[in-house]
Amino acid sequence: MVASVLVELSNRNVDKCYDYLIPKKFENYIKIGIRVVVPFGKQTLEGFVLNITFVDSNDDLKEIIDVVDSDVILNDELLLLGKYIKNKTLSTLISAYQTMLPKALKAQKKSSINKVYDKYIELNIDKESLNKYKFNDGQKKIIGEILSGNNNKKYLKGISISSLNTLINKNIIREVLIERYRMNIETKFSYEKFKLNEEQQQAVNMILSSSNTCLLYGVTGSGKTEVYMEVIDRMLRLRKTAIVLVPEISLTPQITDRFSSRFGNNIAILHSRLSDGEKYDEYRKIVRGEVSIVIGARSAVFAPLKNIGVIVIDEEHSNTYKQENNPKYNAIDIAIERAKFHNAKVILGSATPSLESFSRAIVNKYQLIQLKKRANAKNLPNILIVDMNKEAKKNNYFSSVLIENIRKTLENKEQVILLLNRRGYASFITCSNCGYVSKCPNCDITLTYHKSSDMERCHYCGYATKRKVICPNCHEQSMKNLGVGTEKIEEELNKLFDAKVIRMDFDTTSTKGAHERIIEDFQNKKYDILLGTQMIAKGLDFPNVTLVGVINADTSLMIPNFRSSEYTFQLLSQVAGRSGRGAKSGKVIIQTFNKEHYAICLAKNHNYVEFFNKEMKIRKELNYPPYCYLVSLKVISKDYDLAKNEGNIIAIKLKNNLKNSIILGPSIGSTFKVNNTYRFGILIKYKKEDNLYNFLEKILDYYKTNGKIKVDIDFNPLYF
DNA sequence: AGCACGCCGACT
DNA sequence: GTCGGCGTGCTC
Repeated sequence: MVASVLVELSNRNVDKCYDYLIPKKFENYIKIGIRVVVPFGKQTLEGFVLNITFVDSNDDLKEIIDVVDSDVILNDELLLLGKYIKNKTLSTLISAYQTMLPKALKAQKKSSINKVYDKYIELNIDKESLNKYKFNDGQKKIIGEILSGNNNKKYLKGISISSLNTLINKNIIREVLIERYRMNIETKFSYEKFKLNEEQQQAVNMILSSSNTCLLYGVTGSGKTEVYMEVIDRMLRLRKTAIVLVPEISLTPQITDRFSSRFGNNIAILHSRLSDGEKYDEYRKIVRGEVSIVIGARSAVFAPLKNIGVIVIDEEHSNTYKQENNPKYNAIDIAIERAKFHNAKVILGSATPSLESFSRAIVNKYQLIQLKKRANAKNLPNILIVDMNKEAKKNNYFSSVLIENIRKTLENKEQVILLLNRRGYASFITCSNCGYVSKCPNCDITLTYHKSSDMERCHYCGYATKRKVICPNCHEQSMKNLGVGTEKIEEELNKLFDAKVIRMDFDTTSTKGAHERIIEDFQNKKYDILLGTQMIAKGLDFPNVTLVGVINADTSLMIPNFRSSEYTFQLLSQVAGRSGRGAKSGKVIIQTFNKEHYAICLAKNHNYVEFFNKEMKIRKELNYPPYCYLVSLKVISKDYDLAKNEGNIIAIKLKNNLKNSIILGPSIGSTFKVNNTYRFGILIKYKKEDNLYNFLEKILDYYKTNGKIKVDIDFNPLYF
């Protein structure tokens, strides 16, 4: 017998099956989808068995060295799904399989993630035989504990070790090891039977009767989660299973609590902040069919549930569903593909759907389902826009209105959330007098200041101009590099207020459990003000928060990306939804230098549909998605000239071969130089291009043996 | 990814 | 004359 094995190396040169002879002793153990150890050149590697042929060839094939798994790791569905990912992202097949699996189950030579066991004690004789023996008090106590079910040694307190040893030596009691899962779902509160309102009930019915992907578009607080849970409940009754994807589950412990209150421990949790051991355990609960619901972040879309009935993608517009490294897949695509296999439903939920999804709903590619009312019948919070052009001279960061309101909120013993969406982006250039922002004449994209060359550059088309000093709009000499981080704001807050401030951003949440700690501490009112980046905008639910302040709404508007208006609208809508979730009504204050900007005005009015229409017009004019598809191609090398030259060559080849596409670049991107490697970006815009995948694959194959040049391709990229 | 094979520059 | 540079090609 011969096994075809895909080895662990993620390199296009070796991304194919190699045949190995199956030694007689392994014949009964080799199955398609398990891992084996094989010799590969001078190396010893792990790989997946992808095929078995029953030929008794005495060829000069090498033999399989060892078998790793007794159970199948890649079942038939996952095997197919890997090929789908490879074809859709032009990744290697092996990287597609590896990305679907927890670390413990990836094919890789040294992984030491083990199961954990607890020591239990149990009777080694019949219960009835006990009265044949005479026991002392210590021994009686031990037997009593066993009979009442307390037999996990870890939790047995106050028993005599010597008595126990005596019983073990007499063969009356034995010790056994029983596998323990590292994580257990605690049900934190009991489920209150929730009566769906008419709108929610109708949504459930529509989802159940639709054969299409459903876009559940509902304002914040309209009770989307109840709709998901009801659909899932129906599926469970049909003995089907469910996957629920959330943007970043460690940020939203509340959603797990709600699910566990209704579905108990019929749930597995998968997200990036679990340890490798925890992930392995959760994964095994799924494989063994011990749970029917999987809640998790992006990679949970690969959960190997059988008989899936529904896949929910909550906050479907979130950028976390796109994987940024290879394979660069989007969990929404995977969900739809898996749903085809299982004949399952897909529900995409959002209060601010991505333009792509909403436009698909409009042309009936998705079934549009709306929730117009808030479930608690409360109004959306009032949003106040503060024009910082008038305020800026008094104080650098806070308007007097915001200061006044923070003060009032603190006096009332209520809490404040402050947002400053400032991550490590390069500075941008704006006029401190009139609010003018430097933009690219070709792309209508904000320009980024490149300090080394003192130029303003467009990261899309390569346009560059000398750094402006005088504002072209108001002619004042007032062009400034803008950029304030959360750290500085934290300092300011401590100066201005006698309040406890907790900062939540990339820097303060790097350790395990830091997110949860901050959220819990804020929930328990250990702090008065929560200051953070966009990670505080998503899904959090603090009833005592009555004021949400956005320090600078413009930071997200300025990111050099055609989606910056969409991101800003989504972010403001989302963060506004954090205010007034309890009994008291809430207020939102947004500081901006661009108070006329439609993303800000329309967020103020909670008007998604108008925002959608306006933004679609702009996308159409500038020919951006959803009016076309994008592919980002990056040419990466340590050698600047080589990267530049090959970039030019590839761009010309693309122009010659993709006649129905627009090729932009090569241009310097926002990540132009990283670790002394240079990258030139080429952007392909197309509506229909039959030759696209073939041609791009040719390019990848052409460079696959070239150690000096790396070509990286991203389909439907979010950033480039 | 490793590792061998192979063909050109400065050196015990 | 040789050691070693890294370009090229192969791994069942």
